Amino acid sequence: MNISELAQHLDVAVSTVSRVLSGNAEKYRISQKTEQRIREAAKKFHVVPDPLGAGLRRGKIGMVGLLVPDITNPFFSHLARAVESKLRNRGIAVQLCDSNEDPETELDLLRNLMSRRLDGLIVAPVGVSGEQLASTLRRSPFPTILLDRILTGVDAPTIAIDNRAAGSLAANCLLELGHTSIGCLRGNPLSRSDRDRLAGVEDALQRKGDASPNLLVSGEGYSAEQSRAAAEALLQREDRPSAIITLSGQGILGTLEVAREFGISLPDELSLVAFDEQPWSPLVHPPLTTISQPIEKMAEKAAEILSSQLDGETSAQSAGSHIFEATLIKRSSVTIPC
Amino acid sequence: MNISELAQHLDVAVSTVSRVLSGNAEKYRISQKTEQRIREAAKKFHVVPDPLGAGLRRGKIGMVGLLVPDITNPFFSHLARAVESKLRNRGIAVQLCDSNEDPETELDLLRNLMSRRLDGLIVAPVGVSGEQLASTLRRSPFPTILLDRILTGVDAPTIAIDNRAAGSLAANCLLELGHTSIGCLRGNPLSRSDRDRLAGVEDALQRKGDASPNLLVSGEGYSAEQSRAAAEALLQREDRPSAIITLSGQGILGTLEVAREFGISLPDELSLVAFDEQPWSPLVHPPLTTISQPIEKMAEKAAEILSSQLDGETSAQSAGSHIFEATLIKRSSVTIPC
DNA sequence: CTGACTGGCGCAAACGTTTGTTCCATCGTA
DNA sequence: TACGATGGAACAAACGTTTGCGCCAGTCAG
Repeated sequence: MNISELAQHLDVAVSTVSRVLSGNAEKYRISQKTEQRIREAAKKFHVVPDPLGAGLRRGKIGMVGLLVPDITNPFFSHLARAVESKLRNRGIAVQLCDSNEDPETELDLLRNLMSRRLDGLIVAPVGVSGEQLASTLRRSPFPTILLDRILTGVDAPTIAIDNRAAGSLAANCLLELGHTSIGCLRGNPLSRSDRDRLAGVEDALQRKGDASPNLLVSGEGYSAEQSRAAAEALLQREDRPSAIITLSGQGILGTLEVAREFGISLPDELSLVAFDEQPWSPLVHPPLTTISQPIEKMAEKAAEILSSQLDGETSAQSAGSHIFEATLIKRSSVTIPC
Repeated sequence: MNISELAQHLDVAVSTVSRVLSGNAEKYRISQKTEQRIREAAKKFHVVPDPLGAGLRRGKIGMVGLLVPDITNPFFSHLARAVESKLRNRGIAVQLCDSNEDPETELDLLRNLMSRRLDGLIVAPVGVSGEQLASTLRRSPFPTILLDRILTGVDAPTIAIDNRAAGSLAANCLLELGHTSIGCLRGNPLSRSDRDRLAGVEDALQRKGDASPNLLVSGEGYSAEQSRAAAEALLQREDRPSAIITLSGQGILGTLEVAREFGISLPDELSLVAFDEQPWSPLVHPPLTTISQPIEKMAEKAAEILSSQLDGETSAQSAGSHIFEATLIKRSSVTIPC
């Protein structure tokens, strides 16, 4: 039953029912009595205004899109949950899309999302996304927020951590212990956050001056197979590094696997620092030193900015970048080199 | 720009544009020339029919809801990704909701989803959901599918594993090694799947007859804190079990933590079998023996059934339950009791 | 007694599609 | 020449809301 049928049933105008059910009863001076009558009948027959009709008329539908590269990545699933919950509090639903780390799929999905009549969009881009994604985003018909990965050439508000500083954080932790050869396992060389993290590592090394340790880099993809391959490449070298930093969250799994297969004793023969804290980080062997991102805060910020933009604010407060700091969680996977 | 503006621009009728853009050009005998002209202009101006208008008219919007208890639980995030991807192939979008394992939130969300004009619904209920959820689901205005957890009293198609058999599988693996005292760490005692898994364990024990081992049960919630507490309760007993089965995916984390704190040597002093295979299952210490669910297959089945229902089939093929088998992945976390 | 005001509500347009029906040429045939 | 077919496209109703405006009856002051 829709509100016009309900109106007919109660012998009032559709408009009256609409005003009551959308909470504008007093604004339009509907009498208490009529309001009560409508409310009760609506409850009795489970009548709720159809969002499609309302959306059509209002030009808003109370829903934003959320595009992530991989929902099975704990970083993004935590992000998704937080964003969804914060937005739900504000009466906004979330449509989820997962690009499976594939730029083509991402572009498809984005186009699809933009053709839908959403109120806004939160995009955590696949790292490698280039000019095509940017240009697509630029003509977004509604407020858009970039999450996790910075995209040059798009002036949407961006929420991310300071990846460069995070890279330095990871490297310094190893340098202080005297490591002289450090391996970096990248997620994807084309990814902006990956490059920034690596740059951060290099910053830290350069600050050591002449005593600057060796830096070995490997990796060309986020997938489990690619991570494994990169770890193998790093660990079967003659000049095997005494420590590895995995620049992407997934990289650590392959690294641990390979190290185990090669019979490398952890952490004595190989120290490890992993990006992204996970529930199981303290439980693997050895317990992992990780770089942890403030996911909740980032999601809160995203929801906050987006909903303020939905309320029609173009204020400077919401524009620009919002950069958070990552923190190092130290555990026994790092030690002095043998 | 919408299709009526485009029509005006091209000096054709809206209906003509609509028929071309929704792929019904030849059905309505639009000439090649007109079709081309419209197609090109549509591409040029990025015109796509507004789903709201179309949805309103058609009564369908090309979107289904997906309600899960916890998207950060790898089991559900894999499920979500698979479902989303399979449905996307069929041109259907997915709206995600996360109830955070809270029955109240779940009910709220469900009502919300049902008031939206969706085409269908996939629900993985919070275990404890009772009659209220069932009665809400019963008056669902569109096809609904139950995932992972069976709900008595709702005749929607259900997709799940045989939890009872899976419980036996876990128990047998320990019994064969001669364990005489087994602890079970439940997710939530009110959850149907939890009860089934426990029943499966009891089945296996009873088959041993007189030599039936001790069974200790603990746990009253899915949260990390509750899991920890349950593990503590189990491990600080005088008659500490020589093996633990964690009946819910999350339980193993707390168990490992507590075992480590208590200085229990794994697996010698305590064997472990965990429900739900995870990427890190082989990498923790000790590598975990797990019960693995065929997530992809389940998601595929869900998408298949739902989309066949969307095509208006009420066939017996899609009704009823679809029960899958779990498998045991054996690793070194189980051994003979000391 | 008249006029202005107000509380309470209905009217109707608009949002952007889809689709059954109608209409107008054009063509082939008788 | 006249007439039925047929291809091609326009017309208009319907989907379910929201909201500016107008209407009516009552109230109150002048």
